[in-house]
This record gives sequence, C-alpha cells and structure tokens, in this order.
Amino acid sequence: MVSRRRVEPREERTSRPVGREVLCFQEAATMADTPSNDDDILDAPDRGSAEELLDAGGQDEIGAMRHSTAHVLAEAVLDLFPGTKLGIGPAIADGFYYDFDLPRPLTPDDLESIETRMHESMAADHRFVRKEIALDDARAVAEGQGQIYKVEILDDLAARAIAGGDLPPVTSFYEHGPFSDLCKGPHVESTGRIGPFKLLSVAGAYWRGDEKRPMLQRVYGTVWGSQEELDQYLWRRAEAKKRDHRRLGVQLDLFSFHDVSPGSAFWHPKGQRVWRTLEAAMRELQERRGYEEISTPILVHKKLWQQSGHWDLYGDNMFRLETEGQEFSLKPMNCPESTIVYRSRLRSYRDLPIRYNEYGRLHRNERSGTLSGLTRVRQFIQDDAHIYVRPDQLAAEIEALLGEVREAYSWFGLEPRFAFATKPDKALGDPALWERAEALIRGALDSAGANYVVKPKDGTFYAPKIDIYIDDALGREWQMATIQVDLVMLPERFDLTYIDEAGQPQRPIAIHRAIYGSLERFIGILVEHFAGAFPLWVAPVQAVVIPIADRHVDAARELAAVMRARGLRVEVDASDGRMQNKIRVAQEQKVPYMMVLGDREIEARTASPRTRAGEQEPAEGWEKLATRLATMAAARRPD
RNA sequence: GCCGACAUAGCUCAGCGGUAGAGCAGCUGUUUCGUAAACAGCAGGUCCUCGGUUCAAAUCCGAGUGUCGGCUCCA
Repeated sequence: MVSRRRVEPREERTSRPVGREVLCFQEAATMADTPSNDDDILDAPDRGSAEELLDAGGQDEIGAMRHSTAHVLAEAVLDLFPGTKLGIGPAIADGFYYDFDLPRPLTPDDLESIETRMHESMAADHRFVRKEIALDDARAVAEGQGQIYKVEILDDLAARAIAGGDLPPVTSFYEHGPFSDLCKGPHVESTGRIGPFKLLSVAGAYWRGDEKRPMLQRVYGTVWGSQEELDQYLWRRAEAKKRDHRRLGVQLDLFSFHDVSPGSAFWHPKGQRVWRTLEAAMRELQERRGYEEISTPILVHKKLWQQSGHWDLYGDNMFRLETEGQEFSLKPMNCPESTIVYRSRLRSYRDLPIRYNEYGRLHRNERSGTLSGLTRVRQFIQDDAHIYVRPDQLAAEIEALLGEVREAYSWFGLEPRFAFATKPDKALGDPALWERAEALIRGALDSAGANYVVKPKDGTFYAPKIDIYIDDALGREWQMATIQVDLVMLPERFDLTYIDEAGQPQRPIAIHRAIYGSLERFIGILVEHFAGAFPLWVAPVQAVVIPIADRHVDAARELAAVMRARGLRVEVDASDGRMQNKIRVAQEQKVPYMMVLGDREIEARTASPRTRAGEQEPAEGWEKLATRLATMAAARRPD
C-alpha cells in the first residue's frame, strides 16, 4: 500500500532540533521544504498555496504557543539589543528558535537576561493582534525599521504575487505590546497564555541556510503547556546527555578519539569485542542467506572513481593522494570494486543472484565541523553487500532483504520503519531507468506489506533507495540501514552483463545494502539506546566472578574457565577490594551477571547470579549455569 | 568549511595575573570482608600547541589544533 499522503516533516522526530518544520514566512517555507519538481508520489494539489505555506506552526495549540514564544523572544532581544535585525522564528519539534543579526555574539548570561525580559512581557499579558497590510506598505515599514531580512522576504513575496497572480498583495502582521512581526499566525490569544519555557542555546545559522549569506545567531528555546511537561523534556535532555555514547564510551572503556586522527575511533579491547560480536552475527546471517564474502583494496586509482562517477560527484569527500605521478584515493565506498570481482568471469543467468558482502574500511572526508563521536566519522566499516540480480528477481530479493532487516533488528528489540527515497536533482543516468527502478521498488515494498513513507529526492546520486529508521529508547529517530536499487552506476557504468537463456548478454541490477549501516554509528546508537547496558549476547563482559576473599580466587578462576569453555566472556575480579565494591564496579560497567563466590558456593560448586538489575537468581551448579547463560547468549535476545 | 563556546592529573572538575588543587581511578601497606564505595599513605600535570603583552601568564591577547552546540553537507 502506497503511502500517498504528503510526507509531513512535522511527523519526523529527529535526534536534534531541525528548523525546517514550520516556518513563519512564505518564502522561507518554500525554500526550506517544498519539493518543486514533483512526481505522482506527491499528491498535494494545493502545495504552494499561500494558506499552506504561511501556516506558522499554528496547526495545533502547542505549535501556536511555540511560535508565539518566538515572537516574545524577538521582542526581548530587540528591546535589549536595539538595532537587531530579525530573521525568522518558527516553531520546531519541542520548541522554537529565532534568528537574529546582532551587534555582538550572545553569551549564556545574555540568555538569562533575555529570559527575564520575556517573563516581563508574559506578565504584561499583551494580546496578539493580527493586522492585514498591503505588501507595499509592509515593505516601507520594514525598510524604515532597517529590517533588511524582512524586506527581502517581502520582496520575494511580492515577486511571487506578481508571477503567480495567485497571492493577494496583502500580508499580515502580528502585534503584541510594543512588538510587531510579519507573520501568518496563528498565535495564542495573549502573551500570558504562554506556558513554562526555557532558552536552551545559541548557535550560528546561515541566513536562509545558505553558506554564502550572512551568519545569524540562532537562539533555541523550548516551551510547554505545563511545568510538568517542561520538566519532563528537560529530564529527557539530561538523560540523553547521560547516555551520550561519547561519555559512555570512555566510562565503559570501549573506544576513544585522538587528535592524531580526527573522526576515526580507536577501538579498545572491550569495544572491539562488541564490534566482533555484531560482525559475527551479521556474517552468520549472511552465510545462511547465501552471501559470499569478498575483500578489496582500500587504496584505489582514480580511474575507477572516474568510471563510477564518484570522482566528479563525490570527489570533495574523498581522501586523495599521489604516488609516482598517479592519483589514488582511499575508498569511500566498496561498490565499484565489487564489480571487478563480478566481472572476473562471464556470468550466466543461472549464477544470479550473486551476493557479495564486504567489511571494507572506508574513508570519507567529512568537513571538520560535522564530525561527532561515532555517529559522524571519517573512517568506518559497514556490513556492506552488493547483490546482482536479474530484473525478474528484484522484487523477491528486496522482500528477502526487508526480512533480513527485521531479523537483525529483532536481535536488539528495534522496530524498523521504512522510507522510500526517490531521485535527487544531482543524479546519474537516464531518467527512464530511474522511473523503472522506482516502480520496481514500490512494487516490492507493496508486496512485502511494508509500511513506508516517501521521501522525494532523497535518493543517492546513483540509486533510489529504501532507508530504514528506528526509534531508540528515548524516542529519538535514527537512520540505520539502507537498500539501494542501482540500475545505473554499477550496471551501466561498469558494463555488467550476464548471459541469458538465449545466449544474449543482459544487464543485471545491483542492490547495495547495509543493515547495521556503519558499525561505528550502529554501536554508538546501541550504546545510547541501551544506556551502555548491552544485551547479554553483545556485552563485552557477560559475567564477572566475584570472590569474597582471597581464598576464593582459585575457585573463581575455575568457574570462569567453565563458563569460558561455553564461549562466554567472563572476567574474575581478583582485586583487593571488598565484595561490595566489586559489585559496584561491575554494576557501573553494566555487566549483565555477577557471580559472588564464597565458602558456601564453593563447597556446593554452585553460584547464584546477581543481575545488573539487582535481582538475585537461585543457586545453580557451575556447568548448568554456564550452559544456561551460553544458550541465552546464543539466542541473541535484546536483553 | 562557517558562527559561538570550551581545552588543567587516566576520569570528572575547581583555580582565572604572583608560579597548581579536590574527588574518583592508580600504586603501597593494613584489612579477608556475603550482594552498589573498608582504612591509611604515596605517586601522578610541557595547565592543548606556537607566538605576543607583562617584573611575573594555567590565568590577558593572537594564530593553530581538537572537542562541544548549531549551520551547511551527507553515501
């Protein structure tokens, strides 16, 4: 079933505030989010209409309040910093922002005084009054006030009105107290109706998102209907900070970053154990599903990238180097090289599908400002695979892939959601091929019964794709897996063929797929999702044996050996500390099971595991216990 | 890359012109303990790097690097 409703950005939850949801001004809204070159995926006959575009977040009450708070923020800033030029101030998920061109950078102290000033405005309970005004008059007013950004918006509005003839040459202002702002509304009745709020941060933001335009200062804030909701939101933020994988990565000794290689993780033994466990699980799935693993060079001559199209379209993101007058690049993707293996001999229609998986080390030269822990890196490894199929096999293969996604995510208790991303503006290949690929994907999604949304123009430059999203334990959305159906880059550019029943060469279709995506990123997300308390099967240390006194250490080592013989990852805490302290340490390391060993247990050769949840399980014989835990771990359950 | 902030012991942080501190971790000793922190002592730092101002710089200024919050980009 095709989701024919317009993809509604408001429904997207993201892990950070994204200011594109709802915008105050027509042009801003148009620029930010409206697909201009639509196809039948979208059914929005009224898209572009003034009514829709001007809706400033007031579709619901809380949106109207957030937007109203942005106005009060602007009032306060204008009051405290005369001469401030206003940008735009929309409602966003969980709050609002306003962009300002200020005489000097804002500090955290400024936020406090701005908040104070805002409280005054709210106490005064100014009414929000809507004023209709002719565009020309509005422009004159804005110009008189030196509000150059508003003038720009009004000029654009006027241009559209003239060009389209469908806009009344009238616009609206909203006034409250001394403040007036170009705005469609709606707003709450008065400033006194605004709930508890808090200003959160200041950040730079280009005017209209264009890096060639001036950088404005964006103030982010949050506002809620009740103190309780505000507190809950702030708690969620604090909780997210506690779960931050960069923080837990240090605490749990999983990985570190160093300035000798910005954007690339150093994996410590425990992190590497997590890594290898995930990799082994995926390899097991892949072998079971008919994949064959390959391995290709990291350092590759530019002619390969010229052939694939990366050199032109992706070159800025590639690390290049030169030797003996020849230019090479570190590979940013595995795909072009998989074709070399494919082409190493003639392929028959009977050979397909061919499924090559590869855990290749990739380098992408991400801009320095975008690097962020494990979620945005310059070096990473994907659980990557390239599948070559006949056209008649495509639908079945995609269905199988959707099944793989569901299986793999069930190991972590994650629910995948699907999004179908179509042709971007900057794309390779014949538009007819794109149309065909998109139709095939939609058909496969439908027959797999997948529930999905459509993301227009969000495909890669060589393929439409299915992106898979999950919501983590804090309700944050993450993009994870991707399935890309490539009729262009690999098959056409590398002239791939197979010989059909009639002895004629035919073009295969290539599918690029990664289910974890980058292992780095996936582990980072898992750390945050589980707050570091990995499921038993993933935990770097699955159990710690805790001898009560020194005389119990030998027995503890024996028990550990019994458990290791069952493939469990077990450590013995033979330190000088007291048992209580050893428990505390294991607890802080989020070790799933602790086995306290004293005279009683050793006598009976039993142990009673304490879980990290603080539960005490009944005593069990060593062999039985080891077998039980090993069975649980092998089941790959999400707890 | 751009805007802003930050960078002090392994970790978390204090000090903010007079030459470096705490807690935890580590080491040593005492303790041998029954389900989330035993006690004592010791050791540990080119205060990110380079340059400048100053009698004197961790502290003020500039540049660089890295990190963080965003913008932008994004397979």
